[in-house]
Amino acid sequence: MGRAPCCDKNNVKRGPWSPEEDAKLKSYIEQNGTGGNWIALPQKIGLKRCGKSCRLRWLNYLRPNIKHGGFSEEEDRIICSLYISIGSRWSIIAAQLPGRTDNDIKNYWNTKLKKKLFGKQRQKQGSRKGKEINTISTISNNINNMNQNPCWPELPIMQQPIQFSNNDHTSIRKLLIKLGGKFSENDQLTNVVSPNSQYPIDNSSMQLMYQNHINLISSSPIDNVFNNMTTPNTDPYNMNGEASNFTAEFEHMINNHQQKLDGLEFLYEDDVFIDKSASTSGGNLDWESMNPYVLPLPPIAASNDGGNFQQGVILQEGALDELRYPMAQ
DNA sequence: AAAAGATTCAACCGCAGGCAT
DNA sequence: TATGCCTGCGGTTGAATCTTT
Repeated sequence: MGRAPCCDKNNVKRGPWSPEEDAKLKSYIEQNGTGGNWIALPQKIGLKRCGKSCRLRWLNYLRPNIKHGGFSEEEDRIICSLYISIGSRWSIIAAQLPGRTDNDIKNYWNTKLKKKLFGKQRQKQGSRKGKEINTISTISNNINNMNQNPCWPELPIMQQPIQFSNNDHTSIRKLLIKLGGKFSENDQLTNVVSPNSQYPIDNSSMQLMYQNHINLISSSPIDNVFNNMTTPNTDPYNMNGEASNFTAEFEHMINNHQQKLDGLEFLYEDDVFIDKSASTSGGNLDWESMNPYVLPLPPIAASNDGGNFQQGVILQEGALDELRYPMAQ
């Protein structure tokens, strides 16, 4: 059937916005808001633009407090951490970086961060192909066996409702729901995150989520696969919040999961070290099927140490130096 | 100085999901 | 329940800019 176009493409202007258009859009929204209808908005203002284009322009450029360029090391760390844990959910990642837009972060990742990581990773992989094949084959077989086990749920079900605070970002909530989480109706205030925190996610919820995942995983045949992820001696996500090297974390993820990690396929580019037979024998090892098991990031207890990011994977201070300043190595 | 190649990033596109009817 | 509209999202494109040869 096909969708009706959101606007008449022949009668709308496309391409870069002029300062006049920007001014019109900005002043209107500042005075009147969007009116809850982007489609109708350009006509009201007299702009020959598609409503979606107006929305994008506002959200990515005209909106107050937007930051462009100049990503800090802390922001790099957060982006990488979240990308590892949730993949290319740019809107969710952006929600943790005040003033940043999903588009900005996406561009930044695709043009800079990814390349830096890619460069690092490939250097190391070159000398370790044989070992990787064995490790990945074993894990893949375990996962394949596990997938055939009817007791294994398609999605993890939360064993008790999570109480989310009113301050929680809805996108995080949505994500957790997508991943199988259930929430109480009343969303009672349970915020235990430091008021100084720059990134106010409900830590208790994340912790509970994590714990439930661990419970689920522990009761499943995939134990032997994922125990490697949670054993303190081998886990680069140090549960005590001690220093853990970013590159090591990244390698750990790659080495322990054959799934494509939604965009991390680039890590395998040109390197034929994946045992492809494992993934063609009935097992779907893509991100979607693995995501619930990858998600459980070791939660770090909230603290008041100056408002640093306190959820999920915390990268060591300075761990991204080598990414940001590769020539300094 | 100029051409070619690489990079950046604003903007576009199409899809999925939510919501109203 | 079915349908259509709108919003939000992530992937992609392409013009502008920068770097290299």
